[in-house]
Formats: sequence, structure tokens, C-alpha cells
Amino acid sequence: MISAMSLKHAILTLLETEEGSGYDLLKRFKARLGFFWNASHQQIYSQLKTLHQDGLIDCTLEPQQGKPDRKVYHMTQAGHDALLAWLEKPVKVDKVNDALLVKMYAGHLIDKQQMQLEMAEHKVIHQRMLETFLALEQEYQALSQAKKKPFELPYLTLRRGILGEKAWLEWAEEVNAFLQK
Amino acid sequence: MISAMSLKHAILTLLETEEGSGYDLLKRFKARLGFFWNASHQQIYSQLKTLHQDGLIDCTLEPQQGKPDRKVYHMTQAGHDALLAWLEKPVKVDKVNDALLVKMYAGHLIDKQQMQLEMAEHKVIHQRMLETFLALEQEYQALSQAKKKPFELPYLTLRRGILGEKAWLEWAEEVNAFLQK
DNA sequence: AAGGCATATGCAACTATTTGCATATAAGAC
DNA sequence: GTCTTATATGCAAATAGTTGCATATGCCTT
Repeated sequence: MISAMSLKHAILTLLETEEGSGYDLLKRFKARLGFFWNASHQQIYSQLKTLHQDGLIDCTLEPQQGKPDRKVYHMTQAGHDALLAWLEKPVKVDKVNDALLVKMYAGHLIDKQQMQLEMAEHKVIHQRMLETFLALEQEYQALSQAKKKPFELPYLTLRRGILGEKAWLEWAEEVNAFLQK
Repeated sequence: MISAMSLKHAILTLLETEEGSGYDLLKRFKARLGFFWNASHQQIYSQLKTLHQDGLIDCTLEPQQGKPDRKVYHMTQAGHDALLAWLEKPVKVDKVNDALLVKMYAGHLIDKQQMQLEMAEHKVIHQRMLETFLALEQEYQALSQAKKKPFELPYLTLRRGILGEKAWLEWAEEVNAFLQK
């Protein structure tokens, strides 16, 4: 059987190295996994709840004045085992569901100019993502050999982002060339 | 507001040019939109049901001997209008949720060989997809200029697939080079 | 003084997708 | 003769993800 439930295990991965509150996890998620896995705060909080109920993480309350209590979660042995079990099972090939391509397929029903406008909006977003990725790559490359070591695998995930965005922009050039004819 | 409900409108797009039964739509879906939108037969049948309830398509029964009746759906004016309205609204940028990258991020917890094995399995699938896309491209390129015309936009969606798969395989080379060290 | 952003949590309703089951026939492969 | 594939439809339950709302404070800006 091929495993799903990647979000749960993505959270476990983050907790494996360092404990944290839901809010911490949310920020770490966006900074580290957010390029290839998107999750809202609602999703993270509700997954933390079920992970806790299932005994894969436990929780200590840190009272704070003025603000709600911080719930700090940390890994249990069961959680660690569950993560390793998940890592052993094959994952599914990434599923593509791209609404822009649905629209392009039906593009004969709208005018080229409108399509160009929408492409331009998407292009801005993809360019911005590529810039972010390249900046992170610069940071990584600036590290000494020894300091690079623990980030070798995360760096490979970053490379996926870079190559993916470059491919998108290359495609956008082709589309543009066609739409401008 | 940015529009969702792409599946509904993907189905409407297919029905716009040609009527068909759920089963027809399923096959057309896989052949034409399946590269950038994945939908199971259950999803298609249930979407057809709601589209029908909402009056965006209507339905005539074709009795058949031995087999269940074929329900042939066709577009209504309301459906056509809804499709055009959807096409006018911007769509969201494709959301990435790639489990393989989650696993790679946590890759220090498993051994390199296992990661290599899984990469190899994914590579086979991506290579096969690229081959399929390239074969379709050959077919398109073999058409006369006049016959190409109606497929220009679908061809651009195919180009997205080709560039996307090439980028994936390029990345796989980088990953392989690292894992073999 | 008012508005926005960051901190810090979460529920509820809805939409989307997956997984498993269910039925029934006909054609072709082994 | 059985097994798989294709035809042809669909329900039900579970998991996954989105959208909108709700609360409460402190800090910084205009």
C-alpha cells in the first residue's frame, strides 16, 4: 500500500528535530516545507490535535500573560516510530491539478488578450518564487563545507523548486510567443 | 474572488464541443485533460449529477440491451454561460503538495539506498509520461498547418507537460549524483 | 485615535478527493 | 474454463483542504 497522510508526517518531521507550538510549526512549515507542501494554520492546528489524540506527540502548556497559553508539542517514541514507518513506505507520484491549464485548454472561448493578462499575473508569482529560491540557494552556497552537510537534502528540495520554476517560466515564454502572434 | 471548481468547468469544456455519457467524458478526460487534471470516475459521475441538478447540463437516456442505460449529457445555455463566466475569473496558481519532497526533506532518517530505490521508481513513471507527451507532440507536428489550428492551445498544455517532465528528470539526475556519492 | 500586522489559538461548514464497494455484460487472452 | 479488460453506472465513508468566522493582546505606523 502506498502511503498518504503526508501532512501528519511533515509535521512529525519538523518536531523530530525541535519541539514547538502550533504557531512555531506554522512558521517553520512556511519557511522550510512551504515550497513543496502548502498547509493553512487551520490544517496544522487540527492535525496537531489528532496527532496528540493518537499519542504520536505530547503537549505541555506554557501559560503566558495577555495571550492564550502556548501549547508546546514534542515527539513521543510512538511518533518517532510512526515517522520511520511512513518513510519506509513508497509515496505517490505528485498529482497535478492545474486550473490554468484547464483554462488554456478552453482558451478558444476567450480572447487572447485576456489569456495574456492572466499569464502575466501568474508569471509575476512564479518569478517571485524563483527569486526567493535563488536567494536561499545563495545562502546555502555561502556556507562552509561542514555547515552545508546537514542541509544537503533540504537543498535538493530547493533545487526541485528552482528547476520547476525555471521550467514554468520557459513555458510561459512559449505561450507568450504564441499569444502575441 | 478567485475561482475554484475547476473540475466542473473542465467537464463543461469537454461537453462544449461534443455531448457524451459519463463514460465518454471519463475517457476524453484521461486523453485530453488527464495530463494536468486528474479525476476518478467517481468524481466525474458525481460532478455530472450536480451539474445536471444545477441545470448546467441536461441528459437524455439511451436504452441499451444487456448494459445499463447510457446517460448522454449535453450543454445547456446556462452551462455555456457558467463556463464563460468561469473563464473570465482568474484561477489560482497551481498548488504544490509533493510527498516525495517531504520524504527527501526527512531523508537523513533513512538510508541513501532506500531513497535511491524510491527515486528510481518515480523516475520510471516520469520517463514514461515524457515519452507519452513526446509521442503526442510528434502526432501534432505531423499535421498540416490548417489541421494544427484547432489544437494550438491544447498543444501548449502539452508543452507544459513536456517541459515539466524534463525538469523533473533533470532534477532526478542531480539527486542521483548526490545519492551515489 | 484608528488601522494594520504579528502573536496565538481554534470551530464549523463546505468543497474536493480517495478508497472501497457494488452490479452486469461481452470480448478476447491464456 | 477462468481471468482480465472494456463497457457503463453509481453509493458511502473517510480523508484532505478551503473559506469564513471568532477571540484577545501588543506594537508600530499613519
